Amino acid sequence: MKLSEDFYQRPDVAKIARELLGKILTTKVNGFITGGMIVETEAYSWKERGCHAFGDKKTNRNAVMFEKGGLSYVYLCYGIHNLFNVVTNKAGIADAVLIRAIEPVKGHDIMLQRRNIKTMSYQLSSGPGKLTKALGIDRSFNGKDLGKSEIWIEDDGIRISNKQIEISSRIGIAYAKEDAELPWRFCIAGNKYISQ
DNA sequence: GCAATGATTTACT
DNA sequence: GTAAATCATTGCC
Repeated sequence: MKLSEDFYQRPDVAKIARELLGKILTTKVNGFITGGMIVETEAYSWKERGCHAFGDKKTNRNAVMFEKGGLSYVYLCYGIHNLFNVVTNKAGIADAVLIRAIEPVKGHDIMLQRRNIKTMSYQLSSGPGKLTKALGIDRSFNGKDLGKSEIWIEDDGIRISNKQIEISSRIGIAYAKEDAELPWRFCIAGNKYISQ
């Protein structure tokens, strides 16, 4: 079943990032359903420098992060890659969880086609830019309600124990200085689909 | 109006 | 290992 608004609107973004591991992210694009289990996430909050909304600074790009939890935040990075985030916390507080990697579950052939890859491998969705392309996510998904749109997250009954979770500092945000060391990256230990 | 740059991926000098 | 690709967003550096 789909996750409820209550799940997203809790105040502890790091806890939500941890609990999203093992959930199923699914999209329906042009009638094709594709989906995968979330195996890697990162938490972002306006309180630290790694976040686009650091310092409570609202811009056109990050405005959706200030909306209520349960919406999607998609933006283009390096002019090439769409990155997918889940907005958390209540309206007015800019927190979000970046989905960094998934393990393919539904629509493998369609995802291979979108990524222009011939055979299944960890290359399909082992990274934030890769998984959005595999799932057909682009900037038109920005601001979508995960409860009512063509994109949603399901709890499929999969439970990840603390022993299976690897926690580390986040990736690719060295510019964030001391906040780059926050242990806000969560992934499923040993999973082949986590990013490099 | 314009130049600088990034929560990355891919292909190679 | 390093560099190129490529563009929306940001702030006036």
